[in-house]
Parts: sequence; structure tokens; C-alpha cells
Amino acid sequence: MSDKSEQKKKYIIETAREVFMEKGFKTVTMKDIVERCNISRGGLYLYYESTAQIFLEVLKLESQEADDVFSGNISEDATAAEILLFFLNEQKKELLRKSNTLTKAIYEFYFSEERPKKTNVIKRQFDEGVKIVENLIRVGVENGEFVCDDYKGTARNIFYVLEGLKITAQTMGVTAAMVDAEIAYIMQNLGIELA
Amino acid sequence: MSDKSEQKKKYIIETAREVFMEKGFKTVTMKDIVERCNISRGGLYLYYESTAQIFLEVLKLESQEADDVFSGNISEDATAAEILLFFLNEQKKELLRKSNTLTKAIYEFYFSEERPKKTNVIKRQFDEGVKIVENLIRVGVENGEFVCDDYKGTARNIFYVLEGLKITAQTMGVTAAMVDAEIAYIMQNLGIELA
DNA sequence: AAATAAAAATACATATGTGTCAGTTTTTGC
DNA sequence: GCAAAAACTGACACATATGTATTTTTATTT
Repeated sequence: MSDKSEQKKKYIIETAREVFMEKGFKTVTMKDIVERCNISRGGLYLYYESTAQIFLEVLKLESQEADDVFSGNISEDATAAEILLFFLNEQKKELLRKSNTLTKAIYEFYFSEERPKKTNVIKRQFDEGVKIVENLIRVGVENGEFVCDDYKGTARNIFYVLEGLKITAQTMGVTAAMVDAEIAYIMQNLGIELA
Repeated sequence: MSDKSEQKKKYIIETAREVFMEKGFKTVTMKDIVERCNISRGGLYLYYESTAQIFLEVLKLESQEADDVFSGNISEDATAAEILLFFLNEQKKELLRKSNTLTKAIYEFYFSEERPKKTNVIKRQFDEGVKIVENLIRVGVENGEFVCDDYKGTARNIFYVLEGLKITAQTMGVTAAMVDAEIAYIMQNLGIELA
């Protein structure tokens, strides 16, 4: 595949992302995407065969970008508490965002029948996240930063709270104060009192 | 409206509920419902004008039935801890259920554009739930059963965890043990150690 | 610049859903 | 038992989405 072709594919994914941010997943059609891209329907089918396939590519892009933010902002000698707080604040930013977010689309994708059972990107992301936080807590306890006797359970609890906040934010709204209260709660459970 | 007409409406709602349990919300069409009801398309439109309207009626029915379960199982002299535990275990039952549940449909409805902004049943239910639990905690503290210094915050936290569990159960599955751990966690935060 | 290859656009065939309405059947009241 | 009313049906007109096939445009090669 030519270089130009690769560029075009990237352009389609970036443009489609905007559409998904605005409309979610389920209601987005191939027509919506071609219109935003200013290409024809036939043209799009040359590159991608469904909105689900395009959405998976968008998720991949998002995941890469999130990794970049993370590695660009965490110094080598950061403490476990600093890293956890950075993570929680990134989540806070994401869930308070009213636009430029894929959250709604991701939830719709969750429940869409078209979702290929084998490529459950979301489950993988969740499990990875839990594992990372679990290890972070372990390190924190070993360092004497945290107090905790059930790493996995606590990590899971954190993700349940985050998921609950996310879906609540989408459907009925949450304030920054509500999120802060939950973050303080999480840290407090690990023995850290926030100022 | 005649008595027979009322009966038919109820029949439609109960039958449609089955369809929503099987297919969620978004993919259910009026055709799906008439086929299950063994009536004609035109006939259904005499009673209801959209799947969204029917779904709202289904939610109303579910809500009534849940109230009945509650009032039928909580004795007058139950302690706050008993009531809270009953509530949490009902939630557990619901979220571990693999079939005969509207959870998927409710989430899809959440995100559907058709959802009439004014009749946000789900938000109302959430807020009501939080308020009930908040008052329950207050009573429990006054009785000396619970230890808590932020009733509303704690009530909200409980619902975030429950929402997180629900969506996790739908998308990647949770085990009874995971739910029990969260319930124990919630009770422990209120100063109650479960056996 | 002509021939060829690649990319893109348009038109088509198919499928599925909606809401309505003319006609039919069933129920009801006398 | 029959006329009027109510309930119900199936087909129609319309709208929108999909995936493909043919035509047109653009780019590349010699």
C-alpha cells in the first residue's frame, strides 16, 4: 500500500473520530463519515468495510495518544501516589469533558451487536488498567506510601467507581467536586489524606 | 378507554418487555413487538407510537414491581443495616442475572437519541435511590449502627460502585465473589464487618 | 502524449424500517 | 339479529442505509 494511501487512511480515521465524538457510535453511518471526509461512499469502502472497523481504528489511535500523554508526564522517580493521582486526574479531565470525547460512543459500541466478540478492546483495556493500578498499589505498599491488604480488590474498586462516575457523567452529569470527593475517598482508603 | 383496551395495553407492555430483555433497546423495532404480540403493525400504532414510549411504560412496570418486592420483604422494625443489605443484595441478584434483565436495554436507552429529554426516568430513579440510601445512612448513624460523616457522599459512592459493577457485568462479566467484596467494602466503610 | 493503471464517484439493487389509511372484522347496544 | 361503533389488518408510500458494479477522473509509465 502506497504512502499516499496510508495518509488517506489516517485522515479518514482522524475525521471519523470527530463524527463519533459528536454522534456516538450507533447512529453513525458510512454516509456520515464520507460527508465529513468529502469523499464518496464507494471511495470509503475501498479502505474500510464498516463503521465498526473504523471505530476500532479510532480506539487504537486514542490508546496510542493516551500512552503518549502518560509517558510524557510521569518522571522516572515519581512516587506511586503521584502516579496514581496523575492517573485519577486524567480520568477526571476525561469524564468532565462535555465535547471532544468518545465516552458516549464507546458505551454505545459496548452494546452494539456489530462489535466483533473477539476484538473486545474495551475489556482488554479495563483488565490492563486494573493490573497496572494493582501493581502501583503493591509498589506503594512496599514503599510504605500506601496501606492496603487487598491490592486486586482495591484496584477493582477504583475502576468500578470510575466506571460509575463515567456513566453517571454521561447520563445525568457530575460536578468536579463530586469527582474530587471520590478521588479523595480512593486516596484515603490507601492511607493518603489529600490537602 | 375500555377495560379490554387497558388489558391489551398491559399485555403489549409485558410482551414487549420480553423482547427488550432479549434484544436490548436500540435494535428493537415495532415489527419485533407486533410479531411477539401476534398483532398487526397498524394495531400497535393505535396504542403506542414508538418503541421509546413502550420502553418507558416497561420501565414504569419494572419500577412498580421492584417497589412491591421491597415493601413485601422489609419488616417494619428492620434495622438500617438490614435494609441496606437487602437493597445491596437485590442489586447483586439483578446484576448477576444473565437473562430476564433489562440492564442492557436500559443502557442502550440511556444513549439513544430518541430518549425524550424531559422524561429522564433513569436520572430520577438514580437521584431517588441516592436520597433513600442517604436517609438510610442518616438513620443508621443516629441509631448508632453506622459510622459516617458524609451521608450524601457515601450514598453517591455506593451508587457509583453499583453502576460500575452493572456496566462491568454487562460488558466483561463479574463473579458473585467480586460483588460480595464490594458489598463488604461498602458495609465496612459504614463500620459494619460482615461475617 | 498515448497507453495503462490506480483511485474515486455515481448509480443501482437490495434490505429494512416507519407511519398511515382504506377496507375488513369484531364487538356492542338496542 | 342488526346497525353503529370500535378494533384491527395488510398494503402502500416514503425514507434511509448497505454493498457492489459501472463509469469517470486522476496519476503513472514509457
